[in-house]
Parts: sequence; structure tokens; C-alpha cells
Amino acid sequence: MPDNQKVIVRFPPSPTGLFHIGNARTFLFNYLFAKQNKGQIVFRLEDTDKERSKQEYANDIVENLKWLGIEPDFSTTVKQSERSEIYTKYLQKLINEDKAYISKEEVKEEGQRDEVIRFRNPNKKIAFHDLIRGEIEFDTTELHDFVIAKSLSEPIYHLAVVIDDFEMGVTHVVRGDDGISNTPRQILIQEAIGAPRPIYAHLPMILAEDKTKLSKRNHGEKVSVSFYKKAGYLPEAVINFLAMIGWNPGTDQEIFSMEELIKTFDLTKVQKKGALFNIEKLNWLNREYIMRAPHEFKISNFKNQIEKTKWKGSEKMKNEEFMTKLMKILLDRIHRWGEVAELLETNEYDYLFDKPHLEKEKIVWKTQTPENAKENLEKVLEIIDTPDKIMSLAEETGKGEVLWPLRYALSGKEKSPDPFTLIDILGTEESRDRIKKAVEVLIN
RNA sequence: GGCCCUAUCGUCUAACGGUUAGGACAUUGCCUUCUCAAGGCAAGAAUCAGAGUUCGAUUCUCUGUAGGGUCACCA
Repeated sequence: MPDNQKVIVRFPPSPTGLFHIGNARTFLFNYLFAKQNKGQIVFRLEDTDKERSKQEYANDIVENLKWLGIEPDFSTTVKQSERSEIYTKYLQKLINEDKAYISKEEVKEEGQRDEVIRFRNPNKKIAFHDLIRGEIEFDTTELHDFVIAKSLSEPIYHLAVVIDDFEMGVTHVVRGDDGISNTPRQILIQEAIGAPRPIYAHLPMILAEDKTKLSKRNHGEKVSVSFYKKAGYLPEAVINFLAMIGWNPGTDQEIFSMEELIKTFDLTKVQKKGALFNIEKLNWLNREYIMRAPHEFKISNFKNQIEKTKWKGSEKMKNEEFMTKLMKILLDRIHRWGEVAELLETNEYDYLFDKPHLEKEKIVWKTQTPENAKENLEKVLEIIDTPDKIMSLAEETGKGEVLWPLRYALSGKEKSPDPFTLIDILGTEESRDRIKKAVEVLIN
């Protein structure tokens, strides 16, 4: 292959399910490779399986590709289902040249044809160079005369792929390593139709926690890209995470923008070993991205989350100041935006909206008497406008003895943000009310 | 089972044949305004095993072991 030839890679999804996260990574690596070589990315829907291919899946793939920001050149989109004349032409030629033949079959199962088209296997050794794994050699004898089409107008995957890659001028085939064992038979077909051999690069698979291939069947909804979108992960974080599975720049850098990835990515430095999909790391990364985002972006994401909760349209939420303060509190407790709605839907933060229910014993800090708690609360009541004074009081009197009753009086929770943050968001009036209420509870 | 691929902390990984085997996530401990969270600091944690080559193997070779992939008229 001449060095000056334009790089052409492909995104060839099969619309038989929601867009798979492992597929997304394969496409990402294709995308990075093409972009850094100023190449082209062709999009090809491999929908020759009429039973399993669905339009809604094709839509899901396109939609999520756009969401992730790794779009191929959609203007050259090709659907295999619309290319049967082309496949027929090649098939006919192969048969004419006796490189393939119509084979009479014994029907063993329902739906099987009594006639298919088989490839006349030259039964030789095929060696190819893989950009990631080096030399790989197969003896194709074990493949026998494999089937390449069900009929003249119904090609099987291997035939369609080879013809399409040839006609589209694909220079680099970058795919998952479950494609390795398909390679020899595809090379055989290439040689038969006189197509040049593309350069291969087989990426290691992404594995689930149980170290097996990520599959919908065994690992549920977490295999689809749309799950991450719904859960409130940012596309930039997902991309960053996907890129770091099986590849790294050899430096300590962890956070990468798309531009940086395009610049530093190196296909030949991709790991050979399959890697586990470690969602803990994705969570960490996503949080980093959330925290680094501009304020307006945080606000709009936060508002979107509110719309999904019971506080949607509530008076408090209409108050921008309250909402911003609430966001600040929740931002410390989430790794993905979806958690905002999830947290607000529990009753964990209800005290920020309504007065809490107080239990007498819980107002009192473990080292103090109820009398002392009451006394401290009353002192706080007088200096509630000045946090510094409350802190001084706490330092003199004992932090736990002042801050615990105060915080509990305000929240009615054993776990909550600190009392200063609570006073700030509740306001001094409301805070006073709640402290007085706590004092009453202590008396009775 | 045949064929193919792979093998460094729990996980993702770094290390021209010579390093106290480095970083990140996670974990644990401490600090920070009582609790929670966030943040800061610190710690523990790995070269699959056995032979060889070599003055010296994580690194090269072989064998074993383990794991994964693939063996369709699916893609």
C-alpha cells in the first residue's frame, strides 16, 4: 500500500441491538486514527440479516455516535441491504471462474437451504501482519469450503465485508480481536476477487467484571451507550475513559480532550490484552469533567435533573439563589448528573424544603446533657447572623456540643452538610425557627 | 476439543536487558468545622510457574499453567 494513499477506515455496525459500548470504543479508535491521518471514515450498515436488523437500532447507533461526538462521514453511508446487485455480480464472477460453486446441501434444520454458494478453498497458509499483534498465521484448510452466500442475492457477512471494503477503498481495518479468526477467510476472498489487502489492527476486547466479553445477555443494559447517556455521564468523559482502556500515552496524563487524543493516540501502542470495564474509574473521570465544566453548563444540567423530581416547579426551586446553593451541596455528592434526581427523589434532602421532624435524644451530642444542648442552642440563637461567632463559641464550648445540636436542629438528620452551609441555604429566619423548635422539643 | 490470542498491584497501566518496579482508580489511615460528602496528606498493594540465553531478566527463547476469543446458511 503506497504511503501517500489517503487513509480510509470504516464504522460497520450491525443494527441488531442498541449501540454497544465496546463498539463505541472500536469506532473511537478508528475515528482517532482517521482524524490524525486526515483520513475518511465511511459508515456502513451491515444489515444483511433481515430477521434481526431493525431501523430503531440503526437510529440508536447514529444518535449515540452524534452524542459521543465521533461521527463518521454520513454523506457516504452505505446499507448492505441495498447492494445486493453488486454482491450478485461478484458472486457470479467467482462462480464463472470456478472460485466458488453452488453446493447441494443436506437439510438438517428447518429454514436451511438445499442449495448454498460455497467458496472453493485453496487450502493454504495465510499470514498477515497486524498493527497491534504482529505476525499472525493460519492454516485455512480447517475452514473447508465455507459458505459465502445463501443464494446469488443473499451474501454472507464475509463476502459482503470484503466486497464493500474493496469498493469503498478501505485502507485500514481496525476492529475487535474477535475478528482475528475471520481474517484468513476474508483474505482468501480478497485474493479471489483481486482486491488489495487492507492493513489490519485487532483491538483487544473490553471485558465485563467477570472477565468475559461484554454482552447484553450477560451484562444487561450497561453494555449500551444509551445507558450512560441516561445515567448522566458526559460524552467527553465516556470518550476519555474508553480511550484509556487498552491505550495510554505513556505519560501520567489522565484527562484528555478529543483534540489531545487525536494528537497523541497511537494505534501501534494499543494493549494486546483485553481490559475490564472499570466503572469506578469512569465515575471518577466523569466527576472530574462535571467539576471542570462552566457554571452555566452545571446550572442547566442541574435544572434538567430537577425536572425529573418531586420538587419540579416548587416555590423553593423557583428561587435561583436557593437552587444554586442546593446545586453546590449536591455537586459534592455525585459522580454523574443522574444522581441529582436520584438523591432528591429519596427523602434525604427533604429538610431543605420542609421543617424536619426532631427526636429529642438525637439533638443531644454524645458527651453532653440535654440541658447543655439547650443552653448552647439558645446561645447560637443570639449570634446566628455571624458564623464566625458561632465557630468561636464552638471552639470555646466544645465543637460537638455546639455544632451537633445545631446541625441536627436544622436538618433532623444524623448525616448532613455542616451547619454553616445549612444556615446559609435555609436563611437565618428559618434557621431561628428550627432552633427554637429544637429547644421546645428538649424542654418537653 | 481444534485453531488463534493474551499474561506487571483488586482494576487501567509505565518501565533502550541494569529502576527502592513508577502513575491513576479503588482500598485503608490521618487532617480539615460535630456527622456525611468533597478536598489535602500518607500507607498497603504486582512482574503466573519452571527451565534456558546473559555478568544481569518484568523485558529475549522454550515448556507448562491460567484466562479470553473463535470454530453458523449471525454479523
